[in-house]
Amino acid sequence: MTNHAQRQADKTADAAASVKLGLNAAIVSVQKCHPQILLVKDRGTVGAGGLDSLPYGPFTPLEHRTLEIGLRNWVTQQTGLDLGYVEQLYTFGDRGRHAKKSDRLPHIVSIGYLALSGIQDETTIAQGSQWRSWYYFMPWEDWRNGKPSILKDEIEPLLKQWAGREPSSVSSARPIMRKDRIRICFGLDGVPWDEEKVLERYELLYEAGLLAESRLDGRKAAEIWQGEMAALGQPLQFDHRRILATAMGRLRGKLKYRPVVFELMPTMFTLLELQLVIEAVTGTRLHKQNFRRLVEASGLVEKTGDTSTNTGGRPAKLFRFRPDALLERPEPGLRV
Amino acid sequence: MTNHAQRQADKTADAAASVKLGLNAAIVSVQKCHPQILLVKDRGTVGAGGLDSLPYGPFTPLEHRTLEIGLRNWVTQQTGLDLGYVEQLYTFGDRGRHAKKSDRLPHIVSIGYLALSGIQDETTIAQGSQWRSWYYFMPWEDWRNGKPSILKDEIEPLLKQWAGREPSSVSSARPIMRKDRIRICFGLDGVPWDEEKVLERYELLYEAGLLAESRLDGRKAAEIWQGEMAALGQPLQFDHRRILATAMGRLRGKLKYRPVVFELMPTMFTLLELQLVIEAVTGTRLHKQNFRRLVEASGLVEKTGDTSTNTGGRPAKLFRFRPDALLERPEPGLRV
DNA sequence: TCAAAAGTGTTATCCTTACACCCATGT
DNA sequence: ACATGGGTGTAAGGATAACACTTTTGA
Repeated sequence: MTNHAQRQADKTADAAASVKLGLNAAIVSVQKCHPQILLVKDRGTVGAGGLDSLPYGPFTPLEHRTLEIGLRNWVTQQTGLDLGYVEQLYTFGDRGRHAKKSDRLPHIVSIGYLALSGIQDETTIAQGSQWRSWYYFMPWEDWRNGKPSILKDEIEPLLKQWAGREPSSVSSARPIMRKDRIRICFGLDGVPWDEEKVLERYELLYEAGLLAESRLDGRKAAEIWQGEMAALGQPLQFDHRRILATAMGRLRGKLKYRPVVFELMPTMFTLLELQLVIEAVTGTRLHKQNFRRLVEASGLVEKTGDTSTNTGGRPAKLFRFRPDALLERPEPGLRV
Repeated sequence: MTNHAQRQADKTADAAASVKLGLNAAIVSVQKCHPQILLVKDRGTVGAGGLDSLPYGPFTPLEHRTLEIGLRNWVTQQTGLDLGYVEQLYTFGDRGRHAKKSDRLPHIVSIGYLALSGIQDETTIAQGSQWRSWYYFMPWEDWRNGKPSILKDEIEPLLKQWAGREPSSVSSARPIMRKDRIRICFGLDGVPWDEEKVLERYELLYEAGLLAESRLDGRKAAEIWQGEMAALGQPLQFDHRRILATAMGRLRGKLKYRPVVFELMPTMFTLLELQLVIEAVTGTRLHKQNFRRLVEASGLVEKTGDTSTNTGGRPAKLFRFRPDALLERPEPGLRV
């Protein structure tokens, strides 16, 4: 390090180096085929526009020994829920995600977490919090009944317009064209839909100015265009929909190599129930017979011996998660 | 949210909610079959014990618009290097990772980043910074010449002792036994070695008290044991070896589904050179013929038409990365 | 001529995917 | 009887892994 750089480092290390750190939880459960996300009502914070938000609160090192402990505390205080499985997602720090142009809010860096809850009903959560289907915020992510109409009717035309407005590249570097990014993210022109690219799709829509959140960021007047009137899906407070997108993508990916689905299941379940939960999360349909074979071959579940008092049709064997699978296979997930 | 919780939230949001945020870069390059990591010399910080550290500095929102911009600035100042590919890894916040028991350092939350550099030589870095093989810090991770002797000779016996000292479970919950965790992380008793579990192995060694870093954390006297004298691999400042472990695991995993290797390659290279770089990173050997077939079939590279002035043996065709592969395949990586 | 690395061909095996079909229960 | 979901068998196709073998250069 040069002497100049050294002095620079010492100076900034002392001054103005502290920021507010926010902890945010995307808490997922699945209730009757609907992947739910736990929300809290607007608490009248400065800059909040009456939108719902994820449970969140600042990290206070004097009270909370670790980041995760802090997060669990906030969630319990705000929703009454005791979290089980928790995993860190990403730390977001872009200015403009949190603050409106020229307002005086302190800069906030927010750490997003994914949490999974096995509860199946609406009880046990506090006043002011509620479960909502995550597809309410990301309607283009649910392909269980075929391609969602919002894609053909709204998103694709608007994105096509946006691609047509692409400024010609100034530098010699050839960046990936908008058209190609759209193709890959949204599965156009023969590219298959990849259910894990939730964040990439969200970011693309954000960049194209098609989300309500895009407008809170200070945008240049020159960039105002027709699509600017669109507001796809229900927005959330701050950058919380972005955190949700990250959570969805991570969970969809993780299903395939870790037995996380069982965090969303009751202790006993039928194979169809398991399939419906996975379909709810991934937003796709699975091949029934192969799914069952795969699950039974995976060693992740075992028969309880009981059968379910069925809902139409032949009674189904009940299964439970078999934790010993973790000790046997190196990457125990359900590659479906 | 209850009224009590509301008041609590407002109170803590105002007071003591700011922390120091550190930005840390694990910068990787591969030079002559050695995966290198870029280090800077101890700057005499309070709490530093003369150990090398990753390039790092505080995040200062007033100067740096985003976290990544801040990181790039620190790296350039401290090492003279302009970063290309950069990716966020994880945010570490445990108390005790940074501060010795009862010292007065402010609580630091550190964000770790992975960066890749394609430079092949020692030039272009500033005084006070240097490249070191990452296996100097994690000698048990290099299996290119078979199982490393440090595993059989030191790690396995010490871990076996530690497993034997396991306290019997108090609660009714059955946690995963130390013995099983060791088996899975270190590939014992028929479990295959998984080169991606770098962080899991590091954490296990840390927990077993076999790393120099374990001792900086305030440990209960009762937990002192024979293995406490071990200090496997060369430590780094603060939690930087933990960040390095995270970076190694992430890079080893990412190779398989993203074309990140090419960030570590010169623009033109032979297939053997590509293979050696991948082997250096994963710490394993690959089957030559199948590797070549796989790479050529992947569409990720194209012939330049030139051949290399070879180093022993028949001249090899030169290849270059083909960026269009990104537009064609959904998950373009080298599953080797 | 030999070592060293480049490069080609072939085969056995496993895993995925799709299709066809039978079974048990409630109405 | 038939609708509904549970449950089994099997065969085609593709990807993977292992092996054997030829080619082209420098020393």
